[in-house]
Parts: sequence; structure tokens; C-alpha cells
Amino acid sequence: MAIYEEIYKIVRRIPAGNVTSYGRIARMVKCNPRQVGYAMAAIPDGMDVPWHRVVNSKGEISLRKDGYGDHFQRQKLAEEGVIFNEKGRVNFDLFGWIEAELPFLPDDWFDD
DNA sequence: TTGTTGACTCTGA
DNA sequence: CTCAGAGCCAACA
Repeated sequence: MAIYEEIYKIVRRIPAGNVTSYGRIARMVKCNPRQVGYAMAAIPDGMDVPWHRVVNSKGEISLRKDGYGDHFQRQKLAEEGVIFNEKGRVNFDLFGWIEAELPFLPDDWFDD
């Protein structure tokens, strides 16, 4: 199975109103955080992957190379109830995806 | 094949 | 708390 597929499958599991980081996804699929970012960049428009729920380790939105996308991402998260503080960061204690902290993945994760 | 480029993270100051 | 610098490694030219 392609590594991108596993990444997308995990991202699809992030509930609305929650966020997680590139690094946490990277640990789950056992790859480099940069590859997670690369996988996000490779998502075609309209694909059913909630990539906007993925932020960097500091809790802030990562700017793309072309600088586009951050506004859309923040607005999407705001619609789901995710609150950014005055420094443009989300509080992982409040909105962090708790399942991402599990030391192992539930059996039904890769069934689909 | 070599060199550059990131939607990143960790560590030390 | 913030800020560089180093490390990272697949994808791409």
C-alpha cells in the first residue's frame, strides 16, 4: 500500500473540530514529517481528505510555498469550532485529536 | 546520478 | 517564551 494512502486514511479519521500535527501523523505511519506535508500538497482538489485539520507541531497553520491556503484552512477550522489564539495557534489540549496520542492503532482502522 | 526543495520537527541558546 | 540551525528524506528536475 502506498504511503500516501495510509496518510490520507488517517487524516480522514480526524473528527471535525479536532486537529493534529504532521509529526503525529508521521509517527503513526512511521515516516518523515516532511513526507506528510508532501502528501498533503499532493491532494487533488475535491478529494475527500480533510487536510485542513492538519497543522504543524506548534499548533499553527503551515504556509504553503505559494503562500495560498492558510486563510481557507483557518476559516474551515473556525467553522468546525476550532479556536485560534491571538498568536494564530490552536491549543492542542483543547482541540488536539486524542486518538493520535494512542501508542497503537485500533484494529478497525485499516478495514474500510 | 547529483542537486534542490519543501503544507516539518527537535534541540539548544 | 522565541529564534536559528541542523536533521530529515521522498519527490522532482
